[in-house]
Amino acid sequence: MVSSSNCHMTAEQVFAKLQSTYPKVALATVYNNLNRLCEDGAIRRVSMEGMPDHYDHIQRHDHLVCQQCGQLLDVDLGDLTQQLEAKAGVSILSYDLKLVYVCENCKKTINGKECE
Amino acid sequence: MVSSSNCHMTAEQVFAKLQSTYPKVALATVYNNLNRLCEDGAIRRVSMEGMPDHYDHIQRHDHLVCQQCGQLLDVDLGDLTQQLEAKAGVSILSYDLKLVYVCENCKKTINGKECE
DNA sequence: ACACCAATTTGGAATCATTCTAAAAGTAAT
DNA sequence: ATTACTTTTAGAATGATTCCAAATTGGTGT
Repeated sequence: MVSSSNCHMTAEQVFAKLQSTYPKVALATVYNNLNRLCEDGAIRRVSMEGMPDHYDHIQRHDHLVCQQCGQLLDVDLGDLTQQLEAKAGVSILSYDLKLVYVCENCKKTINGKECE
Repeated sequence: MVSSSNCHMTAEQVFAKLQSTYPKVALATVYNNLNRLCEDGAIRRVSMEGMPDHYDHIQRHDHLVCQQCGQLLDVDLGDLTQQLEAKAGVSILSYDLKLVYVCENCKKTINGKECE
């Protein structure tokens, strides 16, 4: 079965990767299984503006998103639940925190053309 | 011109609302202008998993998202930039923070059917 | 081996939000 | 009112994802 990956793959990428080993899997199956795994809490879906969903491991962590190229990077800021609950005044189930920055690659490349 | 609204409307909702007063505006125009306003920093786009983009005012604030019905609510946790930068160890341009909770409405309704 | 039921997979059509495109309509200055 | 520019329009196109009904696969008991 499709097991979770260590990077931040999209359904399409998982599909592509699978094709070499299992040439007959259908894209629908990939979506089915990714969805199932998400429901079961085995993997985590990361959606970002204007790009296909990425799938990620479930260990607690947050994300750095490059403003230029959209590249996604894990970063662990620790568990802020307590703090956020206190400030918001409601009890929360979870939270989604994305830090927008400019990745090293894009910092070099003057106008961010060659990223990703 | 289409000016920003005080709630969290989708392009479709803006379109619908406009139709009564300007029956000939096209949906494409709404998208054009919402996009422009976003670029110009006059409004803010809020994208959430599995639902159309919502548009929001630009004053600094974060969001509460109901897990059941997806309803979006403003909440202000103050500016966490300093703190997050310190923890992440990189300088960030901005951040996007969504707190997942269960709204009052959905808490009442035993299985969240009647929300939104 | 064999038949039976359930669960999974397939491939292709369908959906939905959004963008693209090329033509039409405004708007302004000359 | 003529050119030059910008905005708008309508509808087609796109792209990610879901839906669907048919086909395949997996046991399980015999």
